[in-house]
Amino acid sequence: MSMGDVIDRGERGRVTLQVIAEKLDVSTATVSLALRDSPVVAEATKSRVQALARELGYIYNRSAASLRTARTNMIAVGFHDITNPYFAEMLVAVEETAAEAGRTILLGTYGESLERQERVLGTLKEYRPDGMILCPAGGATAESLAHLTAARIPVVQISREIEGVGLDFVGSDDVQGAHLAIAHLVELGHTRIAMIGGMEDTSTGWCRHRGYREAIEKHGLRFDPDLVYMDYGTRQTGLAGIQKVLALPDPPTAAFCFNDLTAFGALLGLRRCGREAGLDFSIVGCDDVQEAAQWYPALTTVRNNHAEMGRRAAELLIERIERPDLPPRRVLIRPELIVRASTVAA
Amino acid sequence: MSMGDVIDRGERGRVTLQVIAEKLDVSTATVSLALRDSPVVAEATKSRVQALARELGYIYNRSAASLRTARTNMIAVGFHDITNPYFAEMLVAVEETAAEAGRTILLGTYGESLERQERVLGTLKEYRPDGMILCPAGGATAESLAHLTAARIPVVQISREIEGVGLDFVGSDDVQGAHLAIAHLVELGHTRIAMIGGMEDTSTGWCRHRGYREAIEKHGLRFDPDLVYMDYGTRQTGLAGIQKVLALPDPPTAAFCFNDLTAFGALLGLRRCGREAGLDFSIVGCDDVQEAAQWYPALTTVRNNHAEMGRRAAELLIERIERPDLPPRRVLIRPELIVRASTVAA
DNA sequence: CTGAAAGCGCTAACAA
DNA sequence: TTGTTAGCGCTTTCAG
Repeated sequence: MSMGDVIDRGERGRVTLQVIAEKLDVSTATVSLALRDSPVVAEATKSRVQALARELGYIYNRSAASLRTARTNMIAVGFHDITNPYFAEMLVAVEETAAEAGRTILLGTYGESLERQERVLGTLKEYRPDGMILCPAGGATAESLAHLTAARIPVVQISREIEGVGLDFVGSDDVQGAHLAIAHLVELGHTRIAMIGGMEDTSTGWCRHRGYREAIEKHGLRFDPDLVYMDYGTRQTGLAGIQKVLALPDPPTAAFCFNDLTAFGALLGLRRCGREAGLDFSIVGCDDVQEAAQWYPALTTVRNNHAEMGRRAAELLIERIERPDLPPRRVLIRPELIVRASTVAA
Repeated sequence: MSMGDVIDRGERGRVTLQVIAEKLDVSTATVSLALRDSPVVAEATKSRVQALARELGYIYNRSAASLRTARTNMIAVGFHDITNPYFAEMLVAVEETAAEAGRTILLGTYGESLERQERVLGTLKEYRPDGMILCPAGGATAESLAHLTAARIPVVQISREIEGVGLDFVGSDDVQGAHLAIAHLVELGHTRIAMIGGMEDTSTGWCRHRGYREAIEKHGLRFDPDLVYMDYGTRQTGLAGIQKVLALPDPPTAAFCFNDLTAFGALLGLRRCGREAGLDFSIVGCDDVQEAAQWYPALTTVRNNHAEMGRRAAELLIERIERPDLPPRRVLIRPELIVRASTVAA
């Protein structure tokens, strides 16, 4: 076919199964099967169909197929924040695992706004993804996800957990993570240990705070609410938090930060106060994002294996899509302490 | 309606316009219009329809609507790497702008692999997004995007540009950015300035290298190929590159890095050699990711306004979706030098 | 091995 | 203001 020929592109100017079928004088059913390489179609027919499809620049229309099959092969990902490298790196793991399984990611973000989350999840669900991977905004309740379970959409929660919602969950054992951090600091001889960042309206915040308190008391130290600075885990929180606790009459000599971002902020705030982690103060982060190893000083932190978390979540979801009646599963990834240069003996 | 009633969920167990229409004894057309709040439908009817829809947990089916309207309200984003905060932050800007305009993001990533890019873009296009925002893998050619233009999919390139492909582009004036960096270093008295990172198979790499060389020569310095270390812009590249040039018989006293990630690596490598940027060496980065201001030393860098880039790209794309015949546009965002602590007089 | 026909859930023309 | 009708592009029985 030369460039001069007018290609019959159908009413809408598009190449569809219909136009291929007509040109080849076969049925659309045959074309459909041939393009999917069905064993039921004669080899010769298949080649003819496939060749013509390529020639005409046929593009499979997944909307149409989805309408028919009630499958979209899309996985919706709702994250509060992908600006945090922890979640960006997790998202990459999800995306890659999904892509390997022939799924594409539909993405929505909503910060810590429940209202935006509601809107975003509502929209995502209208695209009829085969399933969703969610990390809810702070304060989200079982109720706020009820519309998803009602619609019987397979959902796996990642990192942050809403309990009693009967959904799969993949996350870190955050209580244990806090224990590791505090044990390390206690071992170094610290007795006044602050906790910076983390909110109670989030499972990660709540669990890490609980682990912090448990560990403090387990080691025979006194829990002092003044040493606790709560806010969402941002660099800004770390910066403000460390300065706050350092201004105390009886300041801490170490701090456990809710996440690495907060720790980075704290490292900075420390320096502004003329102190330096690893010299006259100790900071432990949580997450172990790539950046952590490269800070100065390199950050001692609790590794949550977020890439694995992303991968496992995608795998779990795909399993659940195939077997919707599986009982809810809860995958807790074991955190590990990574000791680097930001902690020293008291 | 009590919980005991069996809700007619249609053949597939789903609530569709059909089932609402039947229950209310109106036509699906009316239901469709009512749900979209058409002024043509009587208020009373609208309320009845909307109330029942809510009660039954009706979920709009965008696949079905798309099939009919040939519009999906999805924007596909193909990025090589969202692990780089530069692109993650850009993606957030794209996502937010798109969401404000009622569009949802379909995401694909492919690293620097042309083969993966081909596969990913192919898949994305089958979902029939209304448009695409792309940052191609290194070495991508006009040819490798030809299938998109052939399918008449509105595309805007972001950050990296493939020329002669006739597509919209939003990016930074990379040549100018390099000029700013070099001018700053020359002003500080540096005469041996390295360039670390960046590949010629990428417009950003190529332009920054060109700008580097032009600026070097414009200031009467000698261009020395030994001072140039080429590789993709990663932390690893920075780490390796700085060590390489420092080992030279006549080492540089300053380096311009392809991007901030590379600069972070270089800062690290420098320290491993017992040197410190801002004291006995100067490093200029490029991008100004959030992390840059918080490094130690804080990174002097060329700000590319990547958030604005993301926003503009989304805006441009939405315009083009509405007016496909617009001539290709090229938006160059003016870079600015942000002087911080990683540079000092020679 | 191939074709005919129906239908997924929605919207848009047109008619009433 | 509402209903009728057709059809978007695909897959899937069921016949042949």
